Amino acid sequence: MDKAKTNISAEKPLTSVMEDYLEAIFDLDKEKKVVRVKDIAKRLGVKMPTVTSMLKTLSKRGLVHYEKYEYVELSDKGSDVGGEVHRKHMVLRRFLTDILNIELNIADKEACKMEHALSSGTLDSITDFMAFIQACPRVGEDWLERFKEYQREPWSPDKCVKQSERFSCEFMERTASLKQDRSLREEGLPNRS
Amino acid sequence: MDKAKTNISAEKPLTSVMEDYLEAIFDLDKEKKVVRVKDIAKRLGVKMPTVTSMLKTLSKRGLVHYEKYEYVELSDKGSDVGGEVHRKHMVLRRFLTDILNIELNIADKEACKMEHALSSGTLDSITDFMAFIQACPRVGEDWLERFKEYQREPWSPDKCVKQSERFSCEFMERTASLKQDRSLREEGLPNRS
DNA sequence: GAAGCGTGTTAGGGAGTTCTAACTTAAGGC
DNA sequence: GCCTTAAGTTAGAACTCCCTAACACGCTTC
Repeated sequence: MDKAKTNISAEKPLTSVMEDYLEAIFDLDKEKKVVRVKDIAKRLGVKMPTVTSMLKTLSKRGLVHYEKYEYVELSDKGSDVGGEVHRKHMVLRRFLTDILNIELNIADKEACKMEHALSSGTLDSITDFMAFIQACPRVGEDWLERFKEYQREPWSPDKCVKQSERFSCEFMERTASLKQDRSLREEGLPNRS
Repeated sequence: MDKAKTNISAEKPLTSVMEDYLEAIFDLDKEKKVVRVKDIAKRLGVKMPTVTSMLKTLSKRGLVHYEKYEYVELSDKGSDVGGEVHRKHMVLRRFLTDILNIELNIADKEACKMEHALSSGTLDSITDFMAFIQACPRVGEDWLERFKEYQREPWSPDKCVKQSERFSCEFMERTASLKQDRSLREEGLPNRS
């Protein structure tokens, strides 16, 4: 009976902007106990009227409880979405900082965009992968430290030749071609002659 | 002199939609030797008038050479962008399929969204990481195969206890809390009581 | 209880991306 | 050389997300 407002199943998918709002509200709710339009605006770098109009949209979709001039609350559905986006953000940020050694500020910004691109299943795979790196007996405690060294100064191929000769070479060749690809373009590859 | 049309340096950044068009044109150019409005529309899943209007926009920005009713060509600048987006797409797709074992269709779709989220520097880090996995003598030829097993059936903690006790435990705890986070929410965590 | 101020809303508009419907151009068959 | 048809364009509108300017609410302070 209140279907008109709340039953929006089999509906258009949420936009990534809507997800950002839900995540922001989710985070602020944990941090502050009371979520204000002003805080959402500040966190997302938009102006207050923009927030008001988005809150109306999210309210129509049953994702927030919104009455004007009152504090904002997520509905159960909105909280599910906001929480999942938050989880994605944290996993991706951790992957970028702890595995790839990307600087936190950059990692945070890129995680914020990636979080809308990856499914929950893929996120789970990343989590598993990070756990595997820790759990695999083959890897040992300073494997990630070794990668840092490698980043600073890639080993010359011959340093690993004995090992890599035992591998299928396909993967390395494909990886190499990708890097080559790029350097070619950066040197001004005349690919439209 | 022809500044009005071509000198758009220090300009608004490209949108991710524009990047998608440039990548599509870049790819089609490699595949077909002649790039048509119809093909771009088909590849991007939009209608032809949408392509026409985007081509006008890209032309104003000096990214494509566009004269109406004629074949489309990327400018040098457009080709640089399109090629770099293409590179990102391939690296990300390879990471998702070869490392995380994501199914190709899904990987391709997610790579297509991620490619706009990550800087070139981060992409380089991913490439380095993939190369390191192959190059590191510690890892051995079937490490990724082991991860696949792990994905099918995560090892019980005790199976790796001796090893992991030697690690800093911080990482694992943080990783574990992320997964817990999610299962809690999926069970309907009453986080707004 | 009225003034002042911070917070929030409404009104109106702009940029970006998309669509449908209707028109134009180009190209091949006869 | 005309006619059909596929390909491309123009016109006009919708939707999303953002803004500024102006107005409304509510709380403190006198």
